[in-house]
Amino acid sequence: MVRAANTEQGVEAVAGPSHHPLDQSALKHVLGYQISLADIPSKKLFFKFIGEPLKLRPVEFSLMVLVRSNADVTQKQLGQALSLSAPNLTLLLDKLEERGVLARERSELDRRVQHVRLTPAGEDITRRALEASQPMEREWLRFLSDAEKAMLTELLQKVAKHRRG
Amino acid sequence: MVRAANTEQGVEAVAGPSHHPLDQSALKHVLGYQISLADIPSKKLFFKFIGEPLKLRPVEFSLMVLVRSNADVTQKQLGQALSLSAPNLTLLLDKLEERGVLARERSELDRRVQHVRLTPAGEDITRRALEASQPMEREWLRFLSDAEKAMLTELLQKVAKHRRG
DNA sequence: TATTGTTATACTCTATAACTATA
DNA sequence: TATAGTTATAGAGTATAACAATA
Repeated sequence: MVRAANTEQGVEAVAGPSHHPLDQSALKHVLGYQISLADIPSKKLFFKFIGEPLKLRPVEFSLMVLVRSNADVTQKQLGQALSLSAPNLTLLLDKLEERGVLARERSELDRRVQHVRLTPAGEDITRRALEASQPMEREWLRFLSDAEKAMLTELLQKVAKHRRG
Repeated sequence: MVRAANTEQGVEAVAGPSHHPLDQSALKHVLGYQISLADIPSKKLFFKFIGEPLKLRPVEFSLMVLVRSNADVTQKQLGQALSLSAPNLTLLLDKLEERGVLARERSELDRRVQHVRLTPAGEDITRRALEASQPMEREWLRFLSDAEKAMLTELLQKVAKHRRG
């Protein structure tokens, strides 16, 4: 049984040092609140290891990796996987295409469909981003054990898997 | 030991029904990606149970609850607790103050400091929001066991606790 | 000189509707 | 008539710098 080692005080001490810690016990069991808070250091890690060095936003990183792993993926599929609206996705892909890291190709079977693929430059940046994700993931281990990180990942996957409606 | 029951295929089936499931194995162990994905259904639940009925954004809900739990809380403290910049927080509080749900008062001891408190209308809406959070939390149990939800909360708290730098 | 909070402003991201083209 | 994707546009959220008041 993985047991987090934080005390009540630890959890509630969210104000900066030299400040009276805030009581956030009323939000302690609100899972959405905890997810939002956890997203903050997560994004910080991302920008340090991937975002700034490779000039990629989180959603761009996800897109590139999904395109790389899925030959002939369509925009529809990408939009559903990442919960992006069609217009939003179009603009995102426009920017990445202008940058020269990916390309769109009309499907021969259904001319409405656009297949997305990485360019060689896109392959390169995505490979480097995935490489950089390794030390990034190790950084989590500074405050999460290996077992805790695996458990957290597994539970979050279970949550994400059930997002319908 | 809590063990998530998803299969490899289950985890990777993120495209809609009738679509070829996307391979997202390359992102499986990227914790930040899983947090982002989990945030989607989480926000959806929030808007259904709290956001739409009470006309509150997630950050507004968090602010109101923290103000309610912490007498004489300052803007500085709120900003640090929720990682909000001072200008951003000012605008958020302006809007909530105009709406009549909270009020600011200059500290007598340090005239630079603003103390934030709820108005009676703010007390009312916050109480109702916290009440609505109970069925919202129960909704998670549709795809997470009690033990899993508790574990997830605990692990996320541990992550959020260490956000410094 | 440092801190708390505000104002002003520009930028980015997102949401919506209307549209094109294909099926 | 429905679907994939685009364009146009408005709105909301965020980031930055310059500022005022106080310590």
